[in-house]
Amino acid sequence: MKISTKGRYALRMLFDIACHSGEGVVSLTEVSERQMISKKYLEQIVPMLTRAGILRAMRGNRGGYSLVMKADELTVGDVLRATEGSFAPVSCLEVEPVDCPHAEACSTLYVWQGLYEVEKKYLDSITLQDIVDHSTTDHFDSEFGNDYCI
Amino acid sequence: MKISTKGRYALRMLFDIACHSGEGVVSLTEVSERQMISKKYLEQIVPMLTRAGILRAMRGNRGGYSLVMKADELTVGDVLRATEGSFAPVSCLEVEPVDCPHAEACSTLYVWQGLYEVEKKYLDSITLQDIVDHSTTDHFDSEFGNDYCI
DNA sequence: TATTATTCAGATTTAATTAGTATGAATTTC
DNA sequence: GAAATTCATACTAATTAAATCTGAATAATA
Repeated sequence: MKISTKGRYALRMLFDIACHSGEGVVSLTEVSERQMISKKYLEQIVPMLTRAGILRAMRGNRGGYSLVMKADELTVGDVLRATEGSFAPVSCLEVEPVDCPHAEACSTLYVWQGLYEVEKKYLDSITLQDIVDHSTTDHFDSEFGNDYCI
Repeated sequence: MKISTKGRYALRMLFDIACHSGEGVVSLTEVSERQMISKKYLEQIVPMLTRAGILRAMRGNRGGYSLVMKADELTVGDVLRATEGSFAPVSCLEVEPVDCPHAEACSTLYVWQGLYEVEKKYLDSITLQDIVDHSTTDHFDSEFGNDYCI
């Protein structure tokens, strides 16, 4: 039931870009330093987000990435769908479900369907802007600022 | 975000035992045949459920397992906590959380906390009895009966 | 034009986890 | 005593996760 580093790092990267996009595009070098995530690993995650239409790239010196849409139009669900493939709790519920010969007679499938529904509902209700807002209010007073995360 | 076979098989095993416990204990041989799951693999899953106080064993010939509590007192959440360790979406939220130096300043942690909450709420609301009831009403008319699952 | 900083592409690697299988001992009924 | 079971432990093969490594393509700038 764990979300992998791909999904978690992607969300932190997008948070970082959203927070620092006043100055135009944001480079992976910056994100990597602020978020303390390997730049090379971010390079591997970023294509998933550009292909999904979440990030836009500017190549060359002084290049970097910017959000395609506004932060309040991008949900956590969108990010996880792009990076985790899907967040379905069982493979029977994916976009291209594994062909289970007993799916019609599965006694527990409806449990997982229900779980998937509440997960989707929650994840699609939280936007990147919500995360930015949450991080810039009351909640923090540590020595680290609010750029770090798991 | 996937639930492993341990959790899924455990739930089907418990469903099977709940459905066939009229005749006393239920052996893994029976469960294995009806649910088409390797008996040896079930033997590996079962200790997690006995340790958690979910199943009770009767050893020896004609032995088997029975539910410790009534089916309507056992939730899917209980089963997953016993077999998956926990279903926390990130390790920071487990019973013994990984020590993240930036947890206080984590910009995205509250997103995962919220996800964990809706998952817990849902999974703790569904009992084994609900699954039995669901399987014995309208929902099925396949050639397989209703003993199979993913 | 040369330098430098970046994105882009793809191969390789290491570690952990998953999903089992194998072997055999202990226990209990018949 | 035979048979069927649980119990305990070790082993293995495949997959996935989490990166690292190498280097090419691109574009701003000095």
